[in-house]
Amino acid sequence: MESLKLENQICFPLYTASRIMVQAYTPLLKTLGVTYPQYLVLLVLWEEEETTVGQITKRLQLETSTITPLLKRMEQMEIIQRKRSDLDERKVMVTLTQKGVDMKQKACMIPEALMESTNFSIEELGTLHALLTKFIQQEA
Amino acid sequence: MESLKLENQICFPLYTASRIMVQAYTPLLKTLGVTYPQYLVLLVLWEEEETTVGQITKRLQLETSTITPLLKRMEQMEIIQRKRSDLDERKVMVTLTQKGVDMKQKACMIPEALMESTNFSIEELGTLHALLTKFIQQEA
DNA sequence: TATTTTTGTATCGCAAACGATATAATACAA
DNA sequence: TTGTATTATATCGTTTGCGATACAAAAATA
Repeated sequence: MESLKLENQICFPLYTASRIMVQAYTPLLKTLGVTYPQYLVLLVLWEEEETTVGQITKRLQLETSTITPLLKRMEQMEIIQRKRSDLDERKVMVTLTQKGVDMKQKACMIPEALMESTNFSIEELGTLHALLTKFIQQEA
Repeated sequence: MESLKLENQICFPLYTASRIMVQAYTPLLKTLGVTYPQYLVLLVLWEEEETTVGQITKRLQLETSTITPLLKRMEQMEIIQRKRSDLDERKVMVTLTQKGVDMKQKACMIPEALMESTNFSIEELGTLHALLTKFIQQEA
């Protein structure tokens, strides 16, 4: 049963690396007052200004049942605004508040800070990124 | 702000790939009646027969606050048994029930079935495994 | 031996994550 | 136009995941 050994599986390192990565982000994101998934929503909004719930779910490949409550928490914190579209009342428009816009400045140092905390070369990071992206595109 | 773009981050593909992987496992594990983290506990127990809560948390790098409730659910399902150690009453011994032992047979096909569903070569899988393992060892 | 520290689990509260289901608004078809 | 299908979000219930805290047993120290 070699195949059932924890060390031989690709799934376990993937699962663990993902959790460890979130744990590494957590103290830095705490200074912004957001969680890791909330940070992902911010990354989308810093790129797109105005978007919809559906666009966010597509971009992050998460379900509405995950995103809706998360956005509500971010609205409570006054980081974003949610508003039904006038043109299509099924859609909910999502925009940053000024507070949300301002957070981008502080966030700039986060990616580099974390890059440096790993001893990965540019090549290794590129390889890892390519393999993970390939995996995602195959399965999704 | 190139560094803040979703596509340029290593964290997002890692996070997404991990979730997609769990989603790929889910239908197969459903035939066993377990979730992905419960499957990880089974992998440990299929290797070790008798272990403790602490050993499981170390092996899976998860907190007691995650493992204890999870083990209680597995005990309810009669997959495992939990019992305070006589030698050291702080420890809780965890063992498989016959039902838990028997599940190993069915589980054998799972790793291969999922390997094949990806179009990854042995080299790619090896590279991915090595990079993820390196990352985990650095950060943990 | 008495006290302090460490170890091993457990509990609590909160935020994901997701399948299943519900429900309006819009699009499409008869 | 009326009925039907699709789309966009939301809600609910269950399981994770984790930080903070609690607590008893064992180990270390005074």
